[in-house]
Amino acid sequence: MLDKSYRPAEVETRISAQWDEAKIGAAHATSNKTPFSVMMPPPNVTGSLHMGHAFNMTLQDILTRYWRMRGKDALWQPGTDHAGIATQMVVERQMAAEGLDRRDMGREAFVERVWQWKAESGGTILRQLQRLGASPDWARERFTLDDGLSLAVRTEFVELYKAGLIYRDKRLVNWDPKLQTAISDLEIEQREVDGHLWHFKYPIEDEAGAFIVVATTRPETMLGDTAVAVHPEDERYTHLVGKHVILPLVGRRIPIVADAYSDPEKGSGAVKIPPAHDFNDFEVGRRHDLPQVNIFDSLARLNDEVPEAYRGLDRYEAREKIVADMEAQGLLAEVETTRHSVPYGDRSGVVVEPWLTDQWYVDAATLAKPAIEAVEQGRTVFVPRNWENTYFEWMRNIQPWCISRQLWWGHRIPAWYGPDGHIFVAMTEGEAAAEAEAHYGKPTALLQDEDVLDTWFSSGLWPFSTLGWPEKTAELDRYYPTDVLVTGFDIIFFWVARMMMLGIHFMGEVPFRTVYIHALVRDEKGQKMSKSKGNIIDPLTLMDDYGTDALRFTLTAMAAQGRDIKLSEQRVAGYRNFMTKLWNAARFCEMNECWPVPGFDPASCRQTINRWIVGETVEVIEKTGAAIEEYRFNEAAQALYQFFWGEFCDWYLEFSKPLLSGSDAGAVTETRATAAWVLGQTLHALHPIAPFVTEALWESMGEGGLIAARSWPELPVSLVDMAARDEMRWVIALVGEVRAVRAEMNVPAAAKIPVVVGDATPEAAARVETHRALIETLARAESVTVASALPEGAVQIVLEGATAALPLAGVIDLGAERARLDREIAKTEDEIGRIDKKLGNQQFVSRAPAEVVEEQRERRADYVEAKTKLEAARERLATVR
RNA sequence: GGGCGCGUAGCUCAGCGGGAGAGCACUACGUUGACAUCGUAGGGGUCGCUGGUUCAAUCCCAGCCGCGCCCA
Repeated sequence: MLDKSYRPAEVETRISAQWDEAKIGAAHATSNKTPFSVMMPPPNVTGSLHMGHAFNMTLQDILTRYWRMRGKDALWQPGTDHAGIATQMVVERQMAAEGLDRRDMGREAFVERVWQWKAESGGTILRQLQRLGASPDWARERFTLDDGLSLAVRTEFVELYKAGLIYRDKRLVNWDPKLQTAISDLEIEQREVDGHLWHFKYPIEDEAGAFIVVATTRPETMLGDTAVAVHPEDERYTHLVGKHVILPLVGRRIPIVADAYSDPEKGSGAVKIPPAHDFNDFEVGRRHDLPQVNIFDSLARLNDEVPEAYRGLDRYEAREKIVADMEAQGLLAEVETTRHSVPYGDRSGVVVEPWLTDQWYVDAATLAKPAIEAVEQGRTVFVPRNWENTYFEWMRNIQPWCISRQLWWGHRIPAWYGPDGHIFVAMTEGEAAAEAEAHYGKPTALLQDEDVLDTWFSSGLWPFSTLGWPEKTAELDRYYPTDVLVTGFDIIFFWVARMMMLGIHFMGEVPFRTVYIHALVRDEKGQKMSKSKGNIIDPLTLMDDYGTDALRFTLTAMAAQGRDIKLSEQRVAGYRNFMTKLWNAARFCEMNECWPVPGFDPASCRQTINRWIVGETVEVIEKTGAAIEEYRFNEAAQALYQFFWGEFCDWYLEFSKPLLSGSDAGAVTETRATAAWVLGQTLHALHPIAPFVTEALWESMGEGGLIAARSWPELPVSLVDMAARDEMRWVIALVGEVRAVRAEMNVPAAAKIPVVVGDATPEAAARVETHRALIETLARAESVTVASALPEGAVQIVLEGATAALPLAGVIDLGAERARLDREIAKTEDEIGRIDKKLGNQQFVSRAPAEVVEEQRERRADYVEAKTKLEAARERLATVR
C-alpha cells in the first residue's frame, strides 16, 4: 500500500541505485538499434551543480530517456573538464590561505596538488548529476586531462602545426596582470566606467610654441608612443604630416603619420599611437612600420623602456605621475570626464592590458570557413534558428585564436626549443629529440615550452576524443556525428564554434546535426544569478525541499524557446503539488484494485467513460512525443499536466467512483483495467521529465521491471473515439453548469437537489440515462430525470440538445433569474450579430477558405440553438410570479 | 553604433492570422473514504502605442515608446 504522500527523499536514493545496478544508461555499441548520441557539456571537474547545469542536464536527460524508450541505442556521453584557469585559481586560493605560493613549490609539486584536489572534489558534480536523475552512460565517463584525451590533444596540436594551421607569433594579447596569463577575448567583460579624457600637447619639432593635441584615457601609454596619427583628409593637419613631434617626458622623436584610423570628428582629430598597448594602434603601427615599445612588465608595472623616474611604478601610479608632470610642464591642455568601456578579466576582476608577447595561435579563419558552410547548408541546424546569426556573425569575423596560456594546470604544449630557438613540434619528447638530432646533426638538449593549451582547445575535440579518437574505434563510427548538442547561448563562441571547426577538420563531418540552444535561468526578478549578488538559487536545496522531479518538471515547463526562465520557488512548489497529485491518483487506483491486466486491449472497452479516457490518453502521449522531438519541452510538460490533473483526476477518476462501487461486474472489471492502463501509459509519458516518481509508482503497480527500461507507448489513433468524447464533454458541461448554478444560488454543498432534463433530443436523453449515476454523484443531485415538460419556476440551464431545470423552490430570486437569462440571450445575440456581419460580407464569403466560412456557419447555428432555448426558458419564467 | 529578443489577467508566462489561455495570487463555499501539497465555483485583460497589409490582426509589416542581452 502506498504511503499517504510522496516522500521524494526516501525514494530517490533507492531508485538511483536501481538504475545504476541495471545500467540503464549503457549504450550498446554492438546492438542493431539505431544510435542516438548526445555529448554532455563537461562541467568543471571541481565545480558543483548550479541551476544552469540542472536545467541543461534535465533537458538532455529528457531527450536521452525519451529516445531510449523509443527504441534507440542512446549514448549520452558524460565527463568533466579540467578547466585550466578556474581550477588553478581555486587551488591557488586554497594555498594562499596556507601561505603557500605555487612558484615556491615548483611546477611538478603544484600540478600534483591540483590532481589531489581533483581526486577529492572531482566526483562531487557527477554525484550531484546522479541525484538529478541524469542517465548518461556512466561507464564511459571521460576527463579532458585523462590519458586518451591528452593523446588526442597532442595529436591535434601536431597535426594542425604540420598543416600550417598553428603558428607562433608576437602579437598583442589580452594580458591578465593578476593571473599572469593571456586570456581570450571571450573571457573579457567590457564594463562602462567613469573616467577622464586627458588632452596632451605634444610639441612639434623645430617649431617653437607649436603643438598638436592628442587625447587619451590611458596617459601612461604615452611612454610607449611611437607616432601621432591624423586622418589623411583632415585639412587641419595636412601640413604636419611627415613632420615629427618630440614626445614629452621621454624626449623621443616620433613621426606624425596619416592614417584613416583617426577620426576627425573625435577629440582633436589627432591620436597618439602606442603600438604595443592598443589593438587598433598595433594595426596602425604595422601599416606605418612603427617601432613597438613595450613599457610594461607582466605585472603591468613600468619597465626599463621608460625614463628612470617612472620605472617600477604600477600603471595607475604612473598615470597620476604622468598627468602631474605634464601639467607641471604646461602640456596638459584639458581634462574631460567621460564614460568609456574598460576591459576586465572575468575571473580576476582586474583591468586587462593589451600586451606584446610570443604566443601560439590557431589560424581560426581557415578552420571557420567549412564550419560556416556547414550551417549555411543545414548540415548542422540551430534550434531556435535565429542563433545561427550569432554564430555566423562571430565566425565571419573570427580572429586568430590564441591557444597558449601561462598556466601550469592543463595540456603542456608539445613544442621544444633548441639552443638557437628552433622549434620542434612532436608527439613526445623522444620524437622531438630525434628530430633535433637530425636537425643539428648531433644530440642536442631541448627545452619544452612552459605553457599549456587553452581549455577549449581540448574540449573542442570532445565529440570525438571521448569516442576514442585518434584511434579508429567502433564507437566513433557509430556515434559520430552526434544527434544533438544541448547548451546555452553564452557558450556558442567558446565551445560550439570550436567543436564545429575541429570536428569538421579532423572528422570530415560536423559534430552534431542539431544544436539546441536554451535560455538562461535567472532569479525571480529576472536578474542573472551570481555569487556577488547573492541571488543564487541552489538546485540541491530545491531538490531537498520539493523533490528532484518537481525541480525537473518546473524547469521543463518553463523551457519555452527563446525566452529566459525566471525561476520562483513558488512555481517549484506548484509542480511538487502535481507530483503529489500523481502519487495520490495512483494510490486511488491501488485502493480500488485497479491493476494492470495482462493482454488488456483498450479497443475492447464498452463503457463510454473508458473509451473516452483511452482516446484522451492516446492524444496526450502523441502530443508529448511530438513536443519532445521538436524541442518544445514546455508543451510536453503542459500537455501532461493538463491531461493528468485536468482530465484524468478531475473527471475520469470522479466518474469512475460510482461505476467502481456499482453492481455491474463487467463495468467494474473494465474500469479497473482501464484506469490502471491509463495510469501506466501516463507514467511512461511522464517518465523522461519526472523519472523518480514514475519509477516508484510503476514499481507499485506490480508489473515488474524498471519503467526506465521500457518502451514508449505506441498507440493507434483508431483508439480515439470521437463520439465518446462528444458524449463525455456533454456530461462534463452538464455537471459543470449544475455546479455553477448551485454555487451562484448558494445551495449548501451537502444539499441534494433534483435535476430535470427536458426539451431533449433522443441523443441527449440517452446520455442522461447512460450517465445518470455519474451526474447524480458529481452534481450532488437527488435525482436526474428526463421529462417531457420542464417544471415552472426553476433555474434553467441550456445545453446542446436539451435544457436542464433545477426546481429550487424557495431559494430562487425569479427576478434575478430572468435578468440572468436576459443577459445570456443578449450575449448570444451579440455573437450572432458579429458572425452575421462576417457572413454578410461578400469579400469574406468569397475570399476566406471554405472551411473557415463553414465553421462560422456552424458557430452561428449553435448560437441560434442556444438562443432559442434561452428564449424558451425565459418564456417559462415569464408566466410565474 | 550593429545584432538578437521581450512588452498578453495583480505576478510568472503560453498562444501567434478567423471564438483571449494556464499556473500562482485573490474572493466565496467545502472535513463527499485518493489527495487540504486538496476540492467546487468566481472576479479580473483597450493582448505597449500609432499606422499599414488583409475579407479578417494580440498574431504579419513599418515607425515610435519602454525593457533586456550580445557584439563594437
